[in-house]
Amino acid sequence: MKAELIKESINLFVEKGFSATSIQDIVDKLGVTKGSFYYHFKSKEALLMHIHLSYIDDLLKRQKTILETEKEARGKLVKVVELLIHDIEKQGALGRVYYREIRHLTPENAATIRKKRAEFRDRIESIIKEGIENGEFRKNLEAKMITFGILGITNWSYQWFNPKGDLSVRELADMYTDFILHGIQSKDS
Amino acid sequence: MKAELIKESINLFVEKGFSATSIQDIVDKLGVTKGSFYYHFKSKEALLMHIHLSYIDDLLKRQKTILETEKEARGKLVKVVELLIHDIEKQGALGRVYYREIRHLTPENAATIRKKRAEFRDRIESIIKEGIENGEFRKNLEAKMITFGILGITNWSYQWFNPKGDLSVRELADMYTDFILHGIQSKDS
Amino acid sequence: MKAELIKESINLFVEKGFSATSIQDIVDKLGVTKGSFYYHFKSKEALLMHIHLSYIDDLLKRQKTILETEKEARGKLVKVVELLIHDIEKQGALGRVYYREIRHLTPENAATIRKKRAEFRDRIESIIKEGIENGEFRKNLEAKMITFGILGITNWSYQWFNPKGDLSVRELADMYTDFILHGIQSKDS
Amino acid sequence: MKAELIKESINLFVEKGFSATSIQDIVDKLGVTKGSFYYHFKSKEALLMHIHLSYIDDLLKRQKTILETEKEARGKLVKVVELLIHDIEKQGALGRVYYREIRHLTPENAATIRKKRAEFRDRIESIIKEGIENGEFRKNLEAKMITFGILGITNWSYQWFNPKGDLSVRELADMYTDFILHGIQSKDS
DNA sequence: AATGAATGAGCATTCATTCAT
DNA sequence: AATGAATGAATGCTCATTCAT
Repeated sequence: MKAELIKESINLFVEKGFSATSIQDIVDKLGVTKGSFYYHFKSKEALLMHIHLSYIDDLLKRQKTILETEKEARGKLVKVVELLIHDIEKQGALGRVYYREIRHLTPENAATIRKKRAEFRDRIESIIKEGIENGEFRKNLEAKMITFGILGITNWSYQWFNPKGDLSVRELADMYTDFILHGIQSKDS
Repeated sequence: MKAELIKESINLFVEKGFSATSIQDIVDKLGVTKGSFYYHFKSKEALLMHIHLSYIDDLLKRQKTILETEKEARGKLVKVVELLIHDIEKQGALGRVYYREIRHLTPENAATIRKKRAEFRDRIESIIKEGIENGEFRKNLEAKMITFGILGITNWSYQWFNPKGDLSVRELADMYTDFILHGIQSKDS
Repeated sequence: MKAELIKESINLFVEKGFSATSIQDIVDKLGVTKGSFYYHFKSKEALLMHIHLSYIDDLLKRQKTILETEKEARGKLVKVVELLIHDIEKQGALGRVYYREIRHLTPENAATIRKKRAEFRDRIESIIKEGIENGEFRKNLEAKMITFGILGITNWSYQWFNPKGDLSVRELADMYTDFILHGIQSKDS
Repeated sequence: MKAELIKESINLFVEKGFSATSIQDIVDKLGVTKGSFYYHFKSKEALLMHIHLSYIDDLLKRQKTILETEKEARGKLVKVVELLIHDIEKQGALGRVYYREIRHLTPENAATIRKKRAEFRDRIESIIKEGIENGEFRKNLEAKMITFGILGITNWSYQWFNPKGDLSVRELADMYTDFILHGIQSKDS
């Protein structure tokens, strides 16, 4: 039941947004009553926090595995990009809630999530720095901005990419990895 | 008055989101009454549509000027990236409302906006294709995905970039232009 | 303009009722603004009172003419029934407003109208009493109830009668006059 | 609670009309809150429909019993007139809401009620026709108009009759039955 | 004679939440 | 583990009315 409440909530939050989704909307989809919701969650915000936490914790765990497995900066980066893009397929809608609705968390909860987001970002930044130092990546890069740029490319794909469309998740990940590594220009000038 | 209502609305929509912002919130900021709001706007959604329309129409107009002025694909692309990033400074918060709140428009209005968004995107795609054809850009690029990638990099900056911080808008635009053109790898491999 | 406001108001009051009709609805139909309405009428209630007054005053005047012209009770009654039914054709919708919306007048205005209504009714009651006394009508009639009965027959026709339908106003008046005078039974029993 | 809401609503709708009665007015009378009203009724219109439906359904059921019990057209008609007038006593105010506020139903709901009203009317018309055919009633009557006339007499009494006044419901029903059957003229002319 | 702008109160409805059962 | 009933606050919106121009 709790799991079903979460699943249905995510769908509705994606579709209509957190504020525009009422508890009534959620329980109606499952044919239960509001009392039931409040047995499982302390509040609407608690549900949102639950969704945010399980999403970022999962991401951090998988990122950690990558960092421990891969040796080169390039390999690490490729795998992290793949992690983010593959996520669209597995978690689908979830990502969209994650990026959009953080402002509906209480300040404390939002801070917790932001800390974890920063951690995820910092680890990517470290990969970039590592690559710059060991010569894998170009010297004059601003690691922080590049990190945001990479996150922009991947996160934005949540807005338009349809995993059931012509292009596979694998192909998209390859394309974006190539884009990030080589840019688009035909030769250095 | 109408202009002030729009300005204050945008601030609040950015801060709390469209659904979480009430008409009362908006008019309280200006010390007027709700009746006054409804004299100027038919509905809350009509205000949101107004915001969306004026944003995208302005963007399209400036994009058109760029396309008519610049000769090379590279130059066009650089200017469009600068257009998007400079916008953060000039329009500030507006962009964030634009990307986030489209789902609160009526289906018809949303369709209108999406059509205009697609036009903006298609014009970028055309630049990429043009560059591929005339040898400015690499041959094996998938123009559509690259377009989304570029939009991801620039649009994502609305989420974190603070134009009053250490890094200037100009520097950010340069950095991202460099990133998009050359990628991050030290040499082709 | 004032006349047009009245005409359009009556139509709307009939269609949607007094409370459910807004000043905005009225002025929209004429393409003018609310300020214009308030130039001609002190308030919405004042308009309603105007409508009520002109309706009942006209009815009382015509009823008086009938009483002065006809000699026999029977003739007077027939003419008054015709007066009420003919009114549907001439005044159309107005009657429906008159009977329905009196409770939206201020207590003082409502009292004024009710006094005039009572006068109209009393004059009919007098006709009945006169007819009973001089043998034109049956002895055992309760004049007051019969008066209400007659008004019921005629006023109810405002609810269903369509003057543009198969049956003419003239025919309806004849039929109801016949009904009132003879009843429906084939012979006394 | 639901029953109490209905009862209090009817009183208020009679007194002030449907549009002029607010949900607040209703719940204030019972000392509960608006939320409570909306727990029991989907909307204000849903309450009005409930009132209309239960009124006409009850009337149709009792009319059916009369038609099955009485043999002669005359007896049927007398009983139906009594049914309508007795109703004033038992249902009191309800009738006034029923005839006045139908235009505040949604078009679909109004159609449903109108269909049932027409059924009630058609059954009276059938009684008249039956009486004309078997010689109980006069030959030259137009059944449809007579039906509307009878309904006018009875329904109009909702507007003025006070069951607690001098005249009893029984006496009024007798008087109107007599009026309908014999008319008011002393002898046929 | 009419407009444009504004007000303040009120409206139907929805909401997150509570709680006895 | 879940329901039915209720609350109180808020929401988007409409209203009759006013008034300077």
